Amino acid sequence: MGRTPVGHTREKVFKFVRRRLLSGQPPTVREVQKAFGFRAVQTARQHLEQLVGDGRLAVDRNKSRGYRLAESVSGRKTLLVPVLGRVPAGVWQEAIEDPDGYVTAEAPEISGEVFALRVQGESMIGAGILPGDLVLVNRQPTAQSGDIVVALVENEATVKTFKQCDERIELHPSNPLFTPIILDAEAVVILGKVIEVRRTLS
Amino acid sequence: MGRTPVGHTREKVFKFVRRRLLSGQPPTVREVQKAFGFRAVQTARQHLEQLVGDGRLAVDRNKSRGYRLAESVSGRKTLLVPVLGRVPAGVWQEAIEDPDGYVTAEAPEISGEVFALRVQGESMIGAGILPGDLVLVNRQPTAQSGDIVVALVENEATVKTFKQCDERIELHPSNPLFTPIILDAEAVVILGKVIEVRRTLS
DNA sequence: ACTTTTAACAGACATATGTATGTTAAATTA
DNA sequence: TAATTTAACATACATATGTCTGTTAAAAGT
Repeated sequence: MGRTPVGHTREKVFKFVRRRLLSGQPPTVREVQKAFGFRAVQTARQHLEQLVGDGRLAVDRNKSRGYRLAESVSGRKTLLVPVLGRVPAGVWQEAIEDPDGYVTAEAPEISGEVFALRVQGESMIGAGILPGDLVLVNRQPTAQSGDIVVALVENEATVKTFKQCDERIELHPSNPLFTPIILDAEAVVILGKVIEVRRTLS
Repeated sequence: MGRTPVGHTREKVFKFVRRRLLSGQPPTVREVQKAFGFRAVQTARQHLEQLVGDGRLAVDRNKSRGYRLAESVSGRKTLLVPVLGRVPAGVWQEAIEDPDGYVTAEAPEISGEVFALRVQGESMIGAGILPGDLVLVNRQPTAQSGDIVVALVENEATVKTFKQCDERIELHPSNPLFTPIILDAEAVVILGKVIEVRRTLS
């Protein structure tokens, strides 16, 4: 009965489980069993447990469909990021609770709250950020010079390169046709730092 | 007992389930029950079934954690896209089976096989595609003029704008420092069309 | 040749989980 | 006011699902 080459089937089991997990449908032990035609449940279970032992899978004991990717395998955790339409200064909670939709993303290392915005205008073309692009933003009240940030200026969310000089804050476009915005530090609300840019082509 | 306003709790239940589903962890009926502090399982179940009746959720009957987002809600399906390192001409199967990793993406309308590649070089800067960007590619053997494609030229994958003139194919960079590649149609292998661009900022 | 490890099988058990039936009381409608 | 709908509760049942014990045989190591 010890038929297939050592570790061969286990690798296939792992790929099967990974596929199911990443597509949002954790399999049961018996689903793994059927997928590989094992005649015993335990065979599937042994493979799964071995994968847990190898640190490739993790498991919630006694929970149905409890196998997950180990963090070392999945890398960073997958986040569910709300895509906001407009963000009028005050009503943050509403905007977050009732987003236009969601996209999935890898969690950043310094993982705070993450949201997404559509870019309007051509002021950041030089940095490869075009109108219509989706920017994923790590929400944070401050930033470092050189970061690309989303800031609230005159009740409008704008994407610019951040630069701090003493008590003044400069928001630089990456387009010679636009001029930098220079304001008192207290006149600017930083919504967060851009951590990812996405563009969908027709 | 008929306490909360009509439809109010149901909306919250929907958002809870949606959150769980999109993060890859379908809840059980009893997990919904506990999350809302219901004293009876059936209360949670009634809300879930109502949501199914409303067409907002779908369900696999008699399966544990069987509730899913209805297609009308989830919009396009979420795909699992393999990130390939290098793609030497022949060994496609290997490259797909053993990728560097995976990213999740919304399935394109014309959904074929999708893979992802890292961009090397600055030839497409004018189109907002920078070195290090990740391009998601819909695998297809042909393209239309104006599409941004991934093509195999001299055993190397390259990203360019596609243009077909009679029997010749032109691969145009978006950077004045580079020159277009012009070849016979049969000398070019189109791997696919770029459908999305992603850039992670430190 | 002997032991150890590994893949696979068989059967059973405990409980996690979906489902069904019936009840109560507030809100809504006629 | 009476009837209907709805949110919530209590209890029970059927099965889907994770887990356990023990066995067999091929492969790998000693």
